[in-house]
Amino acid sequence: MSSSDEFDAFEGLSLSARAMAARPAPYLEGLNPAQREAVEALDGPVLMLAGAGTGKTRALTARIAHLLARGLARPNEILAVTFTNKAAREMKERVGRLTGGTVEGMPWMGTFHSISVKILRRHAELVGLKSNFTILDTDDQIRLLKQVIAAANIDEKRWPARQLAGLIDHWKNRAWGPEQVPSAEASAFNHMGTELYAAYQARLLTLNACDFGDLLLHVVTIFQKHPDVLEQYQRWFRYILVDEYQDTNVAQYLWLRLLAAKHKNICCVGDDDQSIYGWRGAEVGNILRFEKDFPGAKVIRLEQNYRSGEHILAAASGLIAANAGRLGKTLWTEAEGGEKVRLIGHWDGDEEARWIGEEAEALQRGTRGLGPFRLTQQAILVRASHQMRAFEDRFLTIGLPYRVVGGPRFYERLEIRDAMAYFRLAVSPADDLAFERIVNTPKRGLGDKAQQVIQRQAREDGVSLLEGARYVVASGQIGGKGGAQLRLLVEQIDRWHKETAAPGYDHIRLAETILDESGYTEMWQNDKTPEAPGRLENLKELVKALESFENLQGFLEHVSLIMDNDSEDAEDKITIMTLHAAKGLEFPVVFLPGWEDGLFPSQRSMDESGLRGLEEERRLAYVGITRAEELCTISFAGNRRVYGQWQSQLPSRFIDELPASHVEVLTPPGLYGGGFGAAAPRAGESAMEDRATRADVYNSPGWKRMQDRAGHRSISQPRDSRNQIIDLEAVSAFTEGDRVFHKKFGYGTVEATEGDKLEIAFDKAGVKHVVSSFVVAAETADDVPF
DNA sequence: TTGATGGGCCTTTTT
DNA sequence: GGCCCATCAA
Repeated sequence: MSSSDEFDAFEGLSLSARAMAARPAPYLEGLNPAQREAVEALDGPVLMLAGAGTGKTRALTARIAHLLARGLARPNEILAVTFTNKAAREMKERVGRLTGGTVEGMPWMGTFHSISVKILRRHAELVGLKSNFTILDTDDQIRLLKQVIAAANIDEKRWPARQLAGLIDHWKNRAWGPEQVPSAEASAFNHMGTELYAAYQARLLTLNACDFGDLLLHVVTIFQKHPDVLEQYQRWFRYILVDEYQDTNVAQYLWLRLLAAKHKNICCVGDDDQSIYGWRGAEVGNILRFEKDFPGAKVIRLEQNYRSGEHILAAASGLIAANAGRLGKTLWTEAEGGEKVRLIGHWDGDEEARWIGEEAEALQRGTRGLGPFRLTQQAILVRASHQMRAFEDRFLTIGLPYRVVGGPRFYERLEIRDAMAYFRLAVSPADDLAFERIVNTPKRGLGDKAQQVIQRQAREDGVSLLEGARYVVASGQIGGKGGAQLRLLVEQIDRWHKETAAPGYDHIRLAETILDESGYTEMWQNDKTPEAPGRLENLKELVKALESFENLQGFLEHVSLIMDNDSEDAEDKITIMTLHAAKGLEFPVVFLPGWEDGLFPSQRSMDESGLRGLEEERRLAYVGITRAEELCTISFAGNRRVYGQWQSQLPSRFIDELPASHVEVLTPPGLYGGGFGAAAPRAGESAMEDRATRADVYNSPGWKRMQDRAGHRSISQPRDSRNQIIDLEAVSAFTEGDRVFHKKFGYGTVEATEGDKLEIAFDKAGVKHVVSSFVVAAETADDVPF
C-alpha cells in the first residue's frame, strides 16, 4: 500500500461525504448529535468518553459500518478489540445487522488475547516458540510454578505458587520480562521472584507453551524487536477501535500504541468511572492520558443516558462524585420520574436473601404497582462470589428459578480439563503437563513413587514423560499392576496419536474412543457422588462441542481462549452474578445486596490499595447502580457469616454518599416500631450474645442514620407471600422416610413434610428445607439415564 | 497406593 | 463453612 493510495482514499471520503449527506445511511438514523459525531470523526485519534447507558456500542458499531460503507477500509483492515468474547460476539452481530452482510470478513475483531494468539502463531519462532504452542490455563500454570518452586528448594508452604503466579502476572501486565523487572521489586517472593520468573519462562519455552500474560507480552516483544514485522501490521490495520479502554493494562497499551503509530486512526471508547479492573493491572491512567499520548485527539462525550430512571441516575452520579481525578461527565436523561433507589437494612444475610426472594416474586406478579417483571428482567449483583450461596440456598428452598453467571466455567471444570488433557496427549504426545494430569486418572496404581521414576527417567534422557514412561515400562522399573497399566496407557496414546495424524479422521469418534478406552467415562459411571451424573453430562456436551470443528487440533487451539459457555436457556430465571460480570449489562430490576463496610467496599481492596482501592470500589458501586433501568434496591445486613462465624457488620460508607433526595428508605419487616423481638433468636446463639450484637448494630451510626431517613413509609412483607400456592400433587408425593434425590444435594431421607415443603436429611449435605418439586424419588433417580 | 480424616487456610473481582 | 493438603491406616 503506497501513500498515494491513502491520499486517494481521503479524497474519496469528502466526495462520498457529500453523497451521504443527501441520503443518510440507515445506521446513522436515530443517533444523537454526540453519537453521530463519534461515528463520523473517522480521521485521527478519537477518545469517546461514553458514560453508562449512553449507547456506546451503538456508536461503535455504527462507526464500523460507516467505515465500511465509505470504503475507507476493507473489513479485514479494521482492528476492533474488546476484552471479552461476549463483547466481541455482540459487536460482530450488531455490525452484521447494520451492514446487512456477514461479518465473516472481519477477522480482526476479537479480544486482545485472541488477536494476540493469531499474531503470535505467525511469528512464534521470534520468541523461541513453535507455532503450535499450547496455552496454559491458570491451573496448569500453578502446577508448573509448584515444580519451579520445588526445584529451587523453597518451602512451598511459606511461599505459595498462587502468590508467585499473581506476581508474575502483575509483571507481565506491565510488560516486564524477567530482565525488565525493576530492581525495586527484587525483594519480591523472598528475593527469588525474578529468578523464579526466569526459570518459569524457560520452562514454558521447553514445553512450547505460554500463559495468558505471555500472549500479549510476546507480541509486544516481537513488535519492539522486529520493526519489520510491526510495520506489516501497522500498514495493515488502517483503523483501530478499542472498547473499554479504561481497562487496558500497560502491555495492552503498548500493544495498541505500537500498532496505531502509523495511521493514528485509533478510536478508544471508555469510561473512567467504570474502571474496575485495577487489580489485574488496568491503568486508569491510560484513558486519563489519552490526549497526551495522541496529540490532536478529538474527545467526544456521550452523556445522554437512555437506560435508567432519573433517580437511579442521580443516585449513581452523586455517589461517583466522591471520587477525585475524574475526566468528568454529566450524565442526563430525558426520562422523568420513576422510582427512587430503595435502601433496606436486614437483621442478617439469610433474612436479606429471604426478603429479596420474596420481593422478586412480588415484582414478578406485579404487586408493587410496578411491573410485572419477568425473572429474566431481574438481577442480583454481588461484590464477591461467595455471597451467591445464600441466594442459591434460599431460592432452592422457595423454588425460585435462578441462573448463576460466571460460576466455574465449562472449560474449567475438572472433568472437562481431564478430558482435554487426554485430547492434548493424543494430538501432542509430548505434552508433559497433560500427561502428568492423567497418568493416574482414573486410578492406575501409579502413585507418587511410580511417577517420580518416570520423571527421573525422562529428565535423564531429556525426553518427554511419555517417552520416559515407555522406557520405564520396557526396562521393568515399574512392575506389577501399575506397570501393566502404564504399558497399556502408552500403547493407547500411541494409537490415538496415530489416528490424529491421518487426514480427515473422525475426530468425534476418536474423542469418544479416548474417553472410553482410557476408562475415564467408566470412572464417573462408577462414582456415586451426586456430581457424577452432571459430569458425565458435561463430557457428552464436550464431545458435542467438537462437532463445530474440523479436528481435535483445531478444537484445542480455540478452546483455551473461549472460556465462556453461553448456555442460553429460555427459561424465566433471575440472574445472580458479580458486579464485575455485570459490566456492560442492564436489567429493569437490580438488587445490590451486601453493602457493608469490609464486604463492599472490600476490606482487602482498601488494605492493599488504600484510597485508590476505595475509589475503585466506589466505581464498582457506580457500575452496579447504573445497571438498573427501573428499580434499584440496595441492601445490607447487620450480621453476616464470615468463614462460618457470625460477625456484626456496619452499613457501607457508600450508603451515606448516596444523595438522600433520590433514595427511599424501606423498613424491614419485624423491625419497624416493633422492637427487636420480632426476629427469633437463632439456634446456637445465647440470648445474651443476641442482645449484645443487636445493640451494636442498632446503635451504629449507619443504622441510626438509616432510621432517621426512614420517614414514615414502611413496607411489610410482600403482601401475598403468606398465601403460598401449594401444589397438591407435590404434597402427596412424599412422606416421612422416603428416599429422595436432589440435583444439588444428592440423596437424602425425608424427615418431615409441611405442605409442599420437605425437610430432608441429605447424606452429604445435611438437613435442608426444600420444595418437593426439586427432588425426585431415589429409585427414579437411579433410572434416569445420564 | 488409596481412601478417610482432620488441620489450616481462606474469599475479591478474570482474559 | 468449605476446600485443599498432609497425614495415617488398610
